[in-house]
Amino acid sequence: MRPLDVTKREEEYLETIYILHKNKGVIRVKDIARIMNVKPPSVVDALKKLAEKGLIEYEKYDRILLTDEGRKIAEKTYSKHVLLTQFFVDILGIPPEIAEQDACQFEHYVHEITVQRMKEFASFIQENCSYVLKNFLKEKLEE
Amino acid sequence: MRPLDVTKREEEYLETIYILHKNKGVIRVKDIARIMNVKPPSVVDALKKLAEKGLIEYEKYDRILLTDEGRKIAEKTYSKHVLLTQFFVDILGIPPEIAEQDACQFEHYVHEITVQRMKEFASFIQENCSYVLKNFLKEKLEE
DNA sequence: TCACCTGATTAGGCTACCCAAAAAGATTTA
DNA sequence: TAAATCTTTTTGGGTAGCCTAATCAGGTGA
Repeated sequence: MRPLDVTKREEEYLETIYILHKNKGVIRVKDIARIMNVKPPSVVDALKKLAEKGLIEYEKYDRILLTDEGRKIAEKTYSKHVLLTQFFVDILGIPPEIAEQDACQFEHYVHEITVQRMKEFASFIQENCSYVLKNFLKEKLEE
Repeated sequence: MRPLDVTKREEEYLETIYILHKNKGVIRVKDIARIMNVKPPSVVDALKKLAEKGLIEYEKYDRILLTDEGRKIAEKTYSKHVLLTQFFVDILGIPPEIAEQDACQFEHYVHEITVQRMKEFASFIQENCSYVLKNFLKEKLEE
């Protein structure tokens, strides 16, 4: 196993590609650029690097595809994204848009155990004192 | 009001300076370097930029001091750091070292409302179903 | 089929951040 | 106080990531 080191930013590109693939099948440079808030040349730079690292398949003017390794990273990141967002919204009552933004950054740093624990905590509370949670959220959402 | 834009990394330097000042009073380049895991020349680069932005007072070979503006940023960041760490440890039962690391990154991105809400949530749970929380933590800490 | 449009790519250049090696300043010690 | 030592700073250079302007490829309508 090569000791790949994937930067935060590369992880974001992988995640974007993963989501585009999931939603539309086709992946275009300009869509990646739009979503990531950069210009197309920056996307091309990134694609070259990701291809060199074996995380995507990419031939210029051709299709863009995640390799198994790239997809693995993207899936892991994306699942953290989803779990973090859920926790912020469902447990803390954070407005979805803000929760998204927070998740979108934290997902690249947070330890596996922390996300896992958030998930377990959410279930535990919902099972054992869901009415307390409801009160908390009610109070916060009313403010 | 100048529209300062402070990078994540600069925020980290400010926070380190703030903590060193709080703990020891004196601030040395080599201590900053050790804590931030960089070499002294990198610290000097950073100090120059922070001084240009008016966030620290710095004359070479002389003392390093936060300005009011610099301290304000450092304090805000540090308080997020503390609150995030507490939440991870006290509510989720994350090992302190990991909690520290997670907090240390997230503190630079997290919205004010999210940290605030974590704080309120922690109090709310501790007041309203501390016993459920205890069970959760017990279960997790035993594993 | 050719001129035009759109999207992708290349070329060249910028900033933030980091480093090693060498020079300069401060400090300690003989 | 002069030499040795420690700390800080400068110099010169590297990488990641982004941009604008120019070029290239592919499709489309006249």
